[in-house]
Amino acid sequence: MSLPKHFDPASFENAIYKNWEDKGYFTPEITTDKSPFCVVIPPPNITGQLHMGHALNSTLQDIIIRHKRMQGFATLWLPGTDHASIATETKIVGKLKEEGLSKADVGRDAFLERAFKWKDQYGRLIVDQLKRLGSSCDWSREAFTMDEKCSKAVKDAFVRLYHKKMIYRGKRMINWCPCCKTALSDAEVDYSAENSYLWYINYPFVDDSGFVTVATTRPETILGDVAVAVNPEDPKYKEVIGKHLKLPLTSKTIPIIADNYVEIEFGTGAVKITPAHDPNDFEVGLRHKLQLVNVMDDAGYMNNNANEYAGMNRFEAREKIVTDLEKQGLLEKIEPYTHNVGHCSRCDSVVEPRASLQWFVKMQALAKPAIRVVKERKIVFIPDRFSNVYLNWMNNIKDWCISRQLWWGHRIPAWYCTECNNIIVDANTPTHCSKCGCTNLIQDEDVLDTWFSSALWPFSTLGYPEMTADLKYFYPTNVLVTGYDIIFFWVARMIFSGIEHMGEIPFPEVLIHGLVRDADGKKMSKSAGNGVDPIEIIDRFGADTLRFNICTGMAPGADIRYSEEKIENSRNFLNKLWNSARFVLMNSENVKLPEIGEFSTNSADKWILYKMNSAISEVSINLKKYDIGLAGLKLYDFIWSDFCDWYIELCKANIYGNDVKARERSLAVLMFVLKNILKLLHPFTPFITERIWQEVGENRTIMLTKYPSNNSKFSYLKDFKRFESIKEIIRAVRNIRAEYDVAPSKTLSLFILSNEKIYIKKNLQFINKLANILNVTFIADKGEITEKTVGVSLDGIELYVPLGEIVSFEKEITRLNKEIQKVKEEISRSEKLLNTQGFVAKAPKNLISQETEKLKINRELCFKLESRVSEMSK
RNA sequence: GGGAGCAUAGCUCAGCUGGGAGAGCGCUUGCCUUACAAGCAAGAUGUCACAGGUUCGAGUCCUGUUGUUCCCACCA
Repeated sequence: MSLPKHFDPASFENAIYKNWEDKGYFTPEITTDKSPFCVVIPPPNITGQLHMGHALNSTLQDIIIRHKRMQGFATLWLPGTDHASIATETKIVGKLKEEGLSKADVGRDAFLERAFKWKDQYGRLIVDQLKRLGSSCDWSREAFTMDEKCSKAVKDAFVRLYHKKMIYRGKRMINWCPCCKTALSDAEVDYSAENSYLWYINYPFVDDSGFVTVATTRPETILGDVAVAVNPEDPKYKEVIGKHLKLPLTSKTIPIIADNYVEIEFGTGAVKITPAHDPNDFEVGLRHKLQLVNVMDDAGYMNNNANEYAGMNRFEAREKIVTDLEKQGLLEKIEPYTHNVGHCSRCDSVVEPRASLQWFVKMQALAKPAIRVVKERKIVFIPDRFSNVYLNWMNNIKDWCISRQLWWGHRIPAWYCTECNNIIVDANTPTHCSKCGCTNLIQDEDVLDTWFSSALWPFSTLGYPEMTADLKYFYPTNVLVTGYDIIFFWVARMIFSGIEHMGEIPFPEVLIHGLVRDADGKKMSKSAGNGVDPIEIIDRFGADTLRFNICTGMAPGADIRYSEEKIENSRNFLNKLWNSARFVLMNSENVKLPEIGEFSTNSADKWILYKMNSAISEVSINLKKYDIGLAGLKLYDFIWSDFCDWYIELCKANIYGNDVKARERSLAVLMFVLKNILKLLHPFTPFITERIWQEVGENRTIMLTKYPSNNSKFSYLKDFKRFESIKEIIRAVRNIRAEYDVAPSKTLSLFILSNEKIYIKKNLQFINKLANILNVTFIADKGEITEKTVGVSLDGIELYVPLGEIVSFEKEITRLNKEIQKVKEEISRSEKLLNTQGFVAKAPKNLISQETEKLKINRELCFKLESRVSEMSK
């Protein structure tokens, strides 16, 4: 036996992982003999380091995958990384800046070279970190969203959608980040409430017959105004519709138009219309055929349309314009105002709504079937409430802006003919214009939204657009595991993309988990500095400890708090398991153990086998429901409370006894249960179970053994219940010791009065060992005892412990009265229940008989206790 | 403005389809019992947020209230 006394995960985890990987255990065999089971990993960003969120996400997937693998499925967990277009580009731009360089300085090719180098460096890092967690991914199939396979899928998908007229190019309102200098999708904008002002500005009539006051939160866009709008029903302004106003700070005149979009009640009821800088105004502009006047450049600086303000950044311009308006007496008033301002989810800059020429995916037709599959429950979210979140988003979806003014990503496969303006969209680089035949073609400069490629992930990684063996066998995948924060970004887009390109949903189940928060419940983030590095935890406590801690006792979809106290508990649990294995191994060294079934098991054996069988049922039920936290908790209880605290202790009676056969049998059952425990726990804590398995197992790896399933052979319900009374006796004696301060090392005698004499006699060894009893005398009547004793009554059993002079009648009477009080409360509860007509009429029969039985027992008990008190009081 | 989650022991949280309130940590007491002091044994601790309702029976289902967290929308 070579297990050291303390569980030291660092001494074996890496070697075990390497062995699994070298042996190819993670790679499934594609065969018709087995059913496929496939999970694709949510690809982590190559910019990223492993954080607690990844640790949770990967642990859940690994538990599912390892469980299925042990159940005999051809199991594929497909790993990979995401190029994370904007996130990575931001980092590389930042690095260039440190060197005093800009994107333009290095040029596109050199920039991409740097980016790929970055990917090689950091992409490896996160993969190594996933391995440290024990993730049983098939690394031979590792994918990257920009590798050849995935890039081909992206081009193919784009071209298909374009030819189906589901992708178009057009000038639309988009969110623009002036810092990243690119368009963003709606999902990439975060809104936060900010304290600002409503500026009330007077726009004079051209004939100087007064003015119209408008309220705005964005005075700097005034130079882009092309109209003032009022509600056609608004009596205040009915007269002035069609008249013209002087646009302050300019020599322009603009019309007053009528549009239903204007709320009569809000502000002054008159709105400045700036179609180039506001999504609603843009719509108004379309309806009224207004001009687009863009007053800002792509970096958020005022352009030549802004006259003397040109060159100022948007915030300076705002201040200057307000000051100038005030000087001219056109500023009516300023009111404090709180409103939501959009920020770039990458760099946190204030985004600009901007009319710009971009590529879009038409969403209406794609959303329809994606809504249907969830409504019809062909795809279910776990927990179910997230399907509403999804449906709500899908139902209100707008066209998806997919072009990004970036370099790092999939370049849009569109070429423009400089001769005839023809647009050619093709997966292969065209040599000449399909319309005019010339060769003057320029490829679109932009790349695609990173989520466009992630949307294809469940099939691009399996070989799409080719119908490969992998794609045929593993698509659709079985379950997707991800956090609720990327339902919109990713899950939704995979669903409509899968349906569109594959003609089939990408997965029937989506397991949603929460966020990992810090001990105070705050979201972990790099900027807040409250992040916990999982690798550091693995170094200190081991991967198993982290895995077990992070996924037990949590409810599906709920956020979890990380704290070091909890980590220690998990470590202690695994140490407990470790030592229980040491106990079994130590004692069975050089012992030839008989097989279970070759001998008749004793009462304690039947008890633990029944308990084990129940644990197996509970674990498999909960794993099936993906209630992984509950499954882990059940195992924890079974292993610690039942196996270690009771069964191992019970076995010591035989192990340290003289009966060699009994000793061997006990050890055989111990070993049998231990092996099952290791298998049950393996998906949760793969390393420690494998390490112990190397000492006890007959197969080379526990990974490929069969997962335990419920065995009706062990459904010893009756034996289980009977043995519980033996445990009760032991507990009662221990309790008396504690109350009377009798040292555990002091042996005691015991009188037992019971109808179950034969059964108890058969199991005396356990009572003797665990309650430290030297001799037991069975009596038929209390009168047979001549010594001073302390008595306890259990269900059908009376115990008397002679304690000589320590026994204090006074103390004993107090104790008994307390006991009587409790029993009486129970009696009245039962009576009340059984006297309720409705209960007797409607409650299930077994419940009624159970309650009747309880009442009977408690009445007897009460009688006994009371007579003992009166006897003592004499 | 719309929607969702949460509210259970001092703290952090479990509690499945309604049928006598649980864990870990902390606390009290006693134990170095030849697997484990990262341990063992015995304990104490709860108007299950509040108010109604359904039911023979509600922590669990329904309605409302309060507090709290989050998501979506974005009327200048």
